[in-house]
Amino acid sequence: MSADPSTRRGIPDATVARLPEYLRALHSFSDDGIASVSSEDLAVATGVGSAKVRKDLSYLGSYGIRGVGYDVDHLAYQISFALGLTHEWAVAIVGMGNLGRALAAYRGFATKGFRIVGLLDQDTRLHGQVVAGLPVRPMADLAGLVGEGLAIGVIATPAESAQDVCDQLVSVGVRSILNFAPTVLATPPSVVVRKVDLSTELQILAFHEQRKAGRAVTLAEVSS
Amino acid sequence: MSADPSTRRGIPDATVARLPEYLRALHSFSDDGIASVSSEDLAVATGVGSAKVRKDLSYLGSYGIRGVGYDVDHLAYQISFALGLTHEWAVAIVGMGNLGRALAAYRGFATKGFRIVGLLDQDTRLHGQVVAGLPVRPMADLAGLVGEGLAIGVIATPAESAQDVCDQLVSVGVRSILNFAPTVLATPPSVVVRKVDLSTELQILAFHEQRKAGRAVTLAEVSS
DNA sequence: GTGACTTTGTGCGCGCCTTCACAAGGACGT
DNA sequence: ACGTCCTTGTGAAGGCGCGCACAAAGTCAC
Repeated sequence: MSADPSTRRGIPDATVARLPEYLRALHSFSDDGIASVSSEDLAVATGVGSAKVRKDLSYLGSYGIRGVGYDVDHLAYQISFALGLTHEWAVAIVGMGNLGRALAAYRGFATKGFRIVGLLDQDTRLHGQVVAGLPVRPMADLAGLVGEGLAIGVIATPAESAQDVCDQLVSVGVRSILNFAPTVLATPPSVVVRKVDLSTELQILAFHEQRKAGRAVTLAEVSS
Repeated sequence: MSADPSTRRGIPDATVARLPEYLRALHSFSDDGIASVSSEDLAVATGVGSAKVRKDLSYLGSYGIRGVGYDVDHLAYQISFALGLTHEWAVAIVGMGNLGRALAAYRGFATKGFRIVGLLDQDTRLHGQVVAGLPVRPMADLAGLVGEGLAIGVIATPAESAQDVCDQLVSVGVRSILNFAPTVLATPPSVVVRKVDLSTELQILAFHEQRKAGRAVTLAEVSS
């Protein structure tokens, strides 16, 4: 069928990465009682450029009305649907250190279509301890959680154990992983891994900061 | 002169984003006592593709030896220099909620050329409380920190106060910001903002997970 | 009903990034 | 000293995403 190839297929990765931002802006508009927005409104709210907004949204279908704009609630639903947020996704967090606890306590998950169904750690001393209303469980409980619909694993362990934890997640069938550990994870191609790394981000900032500091500093450093 | 335009200028953003990964791999090789690596070795360690590795490194200069590879320590230094990590950068964290505390306690900063020089919060009840060995200070202390060399600000506040905090950072002269709050920040063009957002990452994973789940699930959902 | 106005959806050109493929260059054994 | 082998560095091609600019389309006022 050539009529629907873009309905769900072939949404560019760059567009997918922006859809959550549009969705957030739309929820904000909706909360303010605004029923309709133009691509320019969305552009201002997200800092993206109105042409890009329109092109991104066109990949989902033609949900705008020419001369008027987009219906806020309807567009929000369409984006949610495209992202697969029309039902809840079960998430497990592995690694109950400082970061893992902060993630467990983060309220942004529940409101966005994600539900934390398990907190896991390899340290037996933590088992049974309650964090953010959920008990910390041993890694052996993973298989059971997958049976209950677990789809996404979050790795918040130290770098040393990240690959081990990753292997366990993959072996029980988890195919989507969000990795906070500063390591590159080896996985089968069918598994999607996204990585968030604090020091990488800071290093990129340092590069730009250094460029802004200008030639003077660089030269002084070279001559020393 | 056409010989030096790429010495420090014009390193592509995509390359800059990968340099920290190479650097981490090189440190790992160095720890293992490996003195020389090929682009293929680096490719395997970072999952990047050897041709891309070579092209990325060529933007920094010709630091490889044909037939042999790259000297691990020398290349690590060159990357550090290009990223501006040959001296320490002073970092302040604003917002001492769960996430802010986890960031403050994160040990990855110090070892990578960053030093936390201040923890700030708008809540007066937190002032003086010690987190990770540093006292929580009021926002008014920002100006003083800039005088002591503060270059990078990390925003770990709720979304509501993020823009306010950002404005304060910018007004005292901070030009590099790492934003963990789920909001788009408005800043002058001279300020570089990088954003890390947990729910955005999860939503992108959800999209891919949904695609992998295949047509069956989608159709079932539509018919319901 | 008609005209003017507003905003969407998109065709096209441009520039950046990736990938391939190979010549240039250097080490090492004999 | 010389040939072989290995790995770098890079030219060129292809693909992807961005932004402009405009035609299509629908609303609103009168």
